[in-house]
Amino acid sequence: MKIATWNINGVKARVDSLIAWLKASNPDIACLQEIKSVDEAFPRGEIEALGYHVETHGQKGFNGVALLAKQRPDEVNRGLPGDDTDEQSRFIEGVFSVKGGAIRVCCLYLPNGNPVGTEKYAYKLQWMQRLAAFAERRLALEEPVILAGDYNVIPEPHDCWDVKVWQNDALFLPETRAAFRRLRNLGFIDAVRATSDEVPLYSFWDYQAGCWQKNFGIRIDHLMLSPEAADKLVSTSIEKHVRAWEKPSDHVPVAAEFTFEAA
DNA sequence: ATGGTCGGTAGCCGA
Repeated sequence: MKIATWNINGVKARVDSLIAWLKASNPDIACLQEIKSVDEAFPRGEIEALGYHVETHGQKGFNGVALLAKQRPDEVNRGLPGDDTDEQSRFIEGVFSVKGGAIRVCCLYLPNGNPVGTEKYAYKLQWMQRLAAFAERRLALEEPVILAGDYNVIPEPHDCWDVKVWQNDALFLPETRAAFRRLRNLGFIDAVRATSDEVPLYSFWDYQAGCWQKNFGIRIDHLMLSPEAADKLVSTSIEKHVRAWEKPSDHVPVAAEFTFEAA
């Protein structure tokens, strides 16, 4: 079973690319971020025609996440628990039956947090705190759990093209990296780093200043696995070629292959 | 030193 995450930066602008990618990459489950669409405007029919069930948690103009899956989820939960006043659509969880049990796939779009020193950075850290609390509860189930998405976190210095450029950014500040490390210390495993020691590896290249052409990228899209999910991990791939397509997203898909079989 | 590019929306904001 192949599970992928991709920040598509607007589903309306990317629907042709999304269809081309689904056909070529053929993920069993796809986690999409920044759909920038309300649920009613998501191009559901075109995706369903490819054989996917579509679950969205949309929002007008900004944010918004979606879960596409070849099998119907047994359960879907929208919104990250822990703050009933949070109106931003950044989290959706699906439960899927597999041979021998079930897996939980969470699609998350973690706040960017810039500029530092504003309520935006405080919101990012609060959101990461809520995510860690959620992750800890899911870990206690001792089931395969996959937390996939745009974390807006550069985990290590070698995950960015120039530390000097990023050292004061919300994506790389020590407090941000410590909050991400908390997930690892709970027992979650970075799927890409569990299968590759290649450096650097990037999943995002800014549209500005020719970053793609100069390979000035950062690795901020991650699949974090509970131990039970990591047990079934076979390989990962960063689908870098997608960044060279016409009208690309600034992120590329990151995928992990598992030995789970749909039930 | 500055601004550079997108998407979505509305006459700028978020990234």
